[in-house]
Amino acid sequence: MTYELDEPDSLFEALSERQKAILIFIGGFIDREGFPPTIREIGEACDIPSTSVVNYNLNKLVDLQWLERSKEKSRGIRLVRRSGGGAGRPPRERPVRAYDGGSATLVPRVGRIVASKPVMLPGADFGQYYDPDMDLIEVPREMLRGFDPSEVFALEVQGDSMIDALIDDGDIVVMRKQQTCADGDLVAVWLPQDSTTTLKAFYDEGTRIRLQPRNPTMDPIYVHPNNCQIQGKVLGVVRML
Amino acid sequence: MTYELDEPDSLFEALSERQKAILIFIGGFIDREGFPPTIREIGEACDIPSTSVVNYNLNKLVDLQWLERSKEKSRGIRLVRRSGGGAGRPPRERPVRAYDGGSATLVPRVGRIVASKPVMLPGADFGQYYDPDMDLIEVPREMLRGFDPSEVFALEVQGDSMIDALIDDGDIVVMRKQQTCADGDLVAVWLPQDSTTTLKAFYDEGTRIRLQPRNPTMDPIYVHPNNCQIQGKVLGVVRML
DNA sequence: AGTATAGGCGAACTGTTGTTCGGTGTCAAG
DNA sequence: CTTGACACCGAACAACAGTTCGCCTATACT
Repeated sequence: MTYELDEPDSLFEALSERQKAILIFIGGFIDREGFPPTIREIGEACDIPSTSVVNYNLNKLVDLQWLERSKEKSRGIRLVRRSGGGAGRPPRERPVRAYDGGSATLVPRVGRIVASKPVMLPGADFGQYYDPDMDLIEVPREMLRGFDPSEVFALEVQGDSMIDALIDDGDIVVMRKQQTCADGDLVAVWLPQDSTTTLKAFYDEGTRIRLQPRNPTMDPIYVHPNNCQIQGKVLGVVRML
Repeated sequence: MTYELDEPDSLFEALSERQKAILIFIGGFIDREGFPPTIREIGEACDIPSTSVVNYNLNKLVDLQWLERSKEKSRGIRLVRRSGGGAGRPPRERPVRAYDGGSATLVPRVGRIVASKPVMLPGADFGQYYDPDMDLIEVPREMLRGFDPSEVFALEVQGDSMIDALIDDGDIVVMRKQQTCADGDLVAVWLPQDSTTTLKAFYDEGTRIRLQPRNPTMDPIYVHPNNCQIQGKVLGVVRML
């Protein structure tokens, strides 16, 4: 069997199949639900018929320092070794995530993003005017990073002017409308002086804004704060070939 | 530790003292413990003597879209960020969300793709073998291009060696396992002589294979057919930021 | 005054969940 | 062969935790 788990550790491989399954399940569960599973939920998912066996293996994993438990508390499990994004996946952020049963998250595709025009934003309240026949695209729920789906929308990129952000003609960018952002966020900015929209990582350097391409072979550009209008934050990119 | 609410204060301030205390406590508790508190833990922390009152306020907060609850599950609380909406506007009813019966397309994320190794392929039988709780990723159905979901899988890209295909470190490529392809397909190829895996557009020019980067600023490379092993066809790319 | 509403209280009830314990099978060292 | 460790099973138990219900208090509106 050849699932490559991104714990390069042979430590992980040394675990029993059940222990591996348990760790993987817990990580996924926390990701999905926002809280850890119960012993019985683990047992059911990993085909372990007895709660005591789950308990046994859980304690084993505590000894091996894969997780921590709070005695006599329901769902009192914490993953300890959390690197990368695999089995022991950490809450990369706070486990603040909407969840509605695992169904797909649908986001309206509202137009195109063209380098020579500001981003076409839907009305502030477009959520209410949502038309079920609108062009919708499924996106992984994680991509929403906890934002409410109603404030997220998708745009198709036209032209190859975003190539320095590793975004190709025809790609779909999933965005959340917002006027501000934190340093390092990938945002769509409208540069009035250049009449250009571009996607770049945003860094406020006080007297100037540094817009850093995502493509390391390319250099950043610098603009005056007055010539830099944030239009939305990019949550993700989807490319279909 | 204070739980930072990234919302305009007015919305938060509009809540009752107890509701504010509850929200703050839940955020801090999750930060501290790794899982949400029970009703009784909230009550004790916020000086609310009756569990029913905590329950009451919790449901109030659900209505106001500050959090979500899983019915009849211990600690079944998730914090969510409130949706936009102007001041004093009634909570909007989830516009763009979830077709429940809709069939999300779930694809197993089975490992990583590293430039220096052949693509780690799941076993031929992974379709029925894999554990439904494995790490799955939702992809737009269209991305599958009609292929059976059981022969499709996803890999996380490690390193920036795919940058000439406009694929970044951390991107997820959705692939179909196959050994042949048509001209122009974007495929993962293993180049034995270079011990490299790379994603390129494939063109058979008879005596040689042309591997064309997707990035127009980069030049194609040419390889001998014997030094070119197709591992799978790329159906799409998903990037989460 | 009468009444509607929001918020609160406490107790009882029910289902959930962690824990414990007697017992089974396997395997390798003594 | 015996022993002990390891992993496992099933069942029962007790504590935990979400829900429900009758009743209370204050405020504002008719």
